[in-house]
Amino acid sequence: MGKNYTNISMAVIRRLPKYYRYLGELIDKEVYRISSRELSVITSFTASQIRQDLNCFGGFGQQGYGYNVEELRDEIGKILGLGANYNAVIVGAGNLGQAIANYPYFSKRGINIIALFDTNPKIVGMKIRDINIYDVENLTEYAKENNVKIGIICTPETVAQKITDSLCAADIKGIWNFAPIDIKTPKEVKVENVHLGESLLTLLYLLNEKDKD
Amino acid sequence: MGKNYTNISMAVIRRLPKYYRYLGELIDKEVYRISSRELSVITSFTASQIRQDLNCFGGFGQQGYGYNVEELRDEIGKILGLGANYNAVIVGAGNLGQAIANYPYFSKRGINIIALFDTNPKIVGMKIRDINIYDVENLTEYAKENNVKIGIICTPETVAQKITDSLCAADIKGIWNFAPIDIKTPKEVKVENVHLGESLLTLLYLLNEKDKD
DNA sequence: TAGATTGTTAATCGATTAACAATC
DNA sequence: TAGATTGTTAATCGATTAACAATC
Repeated sequence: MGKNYTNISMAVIRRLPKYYRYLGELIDKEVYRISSRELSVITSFTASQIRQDLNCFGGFGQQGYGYNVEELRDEIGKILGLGANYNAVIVGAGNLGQAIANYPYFSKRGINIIALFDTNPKIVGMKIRDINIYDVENLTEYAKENNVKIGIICTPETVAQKITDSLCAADIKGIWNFAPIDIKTPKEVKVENVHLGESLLTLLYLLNEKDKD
Repeated sequence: MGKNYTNISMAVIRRLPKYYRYLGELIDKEVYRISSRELSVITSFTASQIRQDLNCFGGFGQQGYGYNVEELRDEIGKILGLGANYNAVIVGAGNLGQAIANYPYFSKRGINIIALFDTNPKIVGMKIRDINIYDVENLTEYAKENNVKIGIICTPETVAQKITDSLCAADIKGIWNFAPIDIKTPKEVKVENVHLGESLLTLLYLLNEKDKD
């Protein structure tokens, strides 16, 4: 379980996974010690910002020395809540749902994908990497019975809210939403959106933008 | 081609696709006219912010009336650069690359996926939805000869920078990067990242967060 | 000890919100 | 015209950066 901190801004929270990643790369390179100054070169955040960010959670460094890379990464891991295990299901076993089911990254992060769900009778009953595909009709019941804490929505937008409601009825904790819609949940169910269409449109905008400098 | 504006902050730019999406939904619902006040309810941006955002690009509304939904969406479409056509390639024909190749959304946005690339000899030569899979070795040459403007990177991180360099050598305009690494490009080649791992870690953090209110 | 670098406060910058005159 | 709502300026809020005393 991650420690709990309050009043951390989303700007800071979204940098934490980046710190975690950069520090992991440093560990791979057998770098044991790093200063905020050196880290600023790697991350392109300012040294000042790095120190500010880290001090939201406590003093992990040592004056005159810097930070111990491995220790710092572990601390950030704890803050992020790594180490816990969660059962998760993917709803929508189309191309994207299948790609995510095949994503090896999950188990490394303590996420166990224990089932897929779909409406298409042609694929219900099949398996993807030993994971069964069930009928969406059984979603709430299955999630309740199997201690599912995370739902991953890879359905078309038209059914995304209905799926969300089914998941929330099963007392899950969070939804990773790939459908291009803002789903509504009770406030105790957290939502993280991956809006690919918006990301692509942002790229299109940047392509046409006059260069700034 | 999109119009060119300068000094628009990324905060504003990233809201544009959202406006575009919400306005599209309103058109589907046959809503013809909307005030910033009404739009604020739908988007959960403040009315003030909406008016500020839109006025970065010009006055699209009418005092006492509000905005014409269809006209406003079209204007935002122009700002985003919709209407242009771009040839694009996907590099990395694994699960994610295939899922993206199958994503019907692209052609609607003027993006033509004309080829996939991979290193795996078992799949080079195959097709996905009539799109050929070529050897990565031929990437630069192919991109030059076929007026490729967008590269979509779905490879493991280990080769992502090399692929980036091959793409940049072919004079492309932008990269949509799904590899969990910060790729480096000359400044005229724009990059939009989709870092799924970071998104997932953010969700994990939120799961453990004490509720704020 | 002297040098380095953090933790933390204060200053700056930028983004959001509020307010209101202009005007449809 | 009166009411509504924009466009836009000014005020506020929050996030980033700078500075430096504390201290390893």
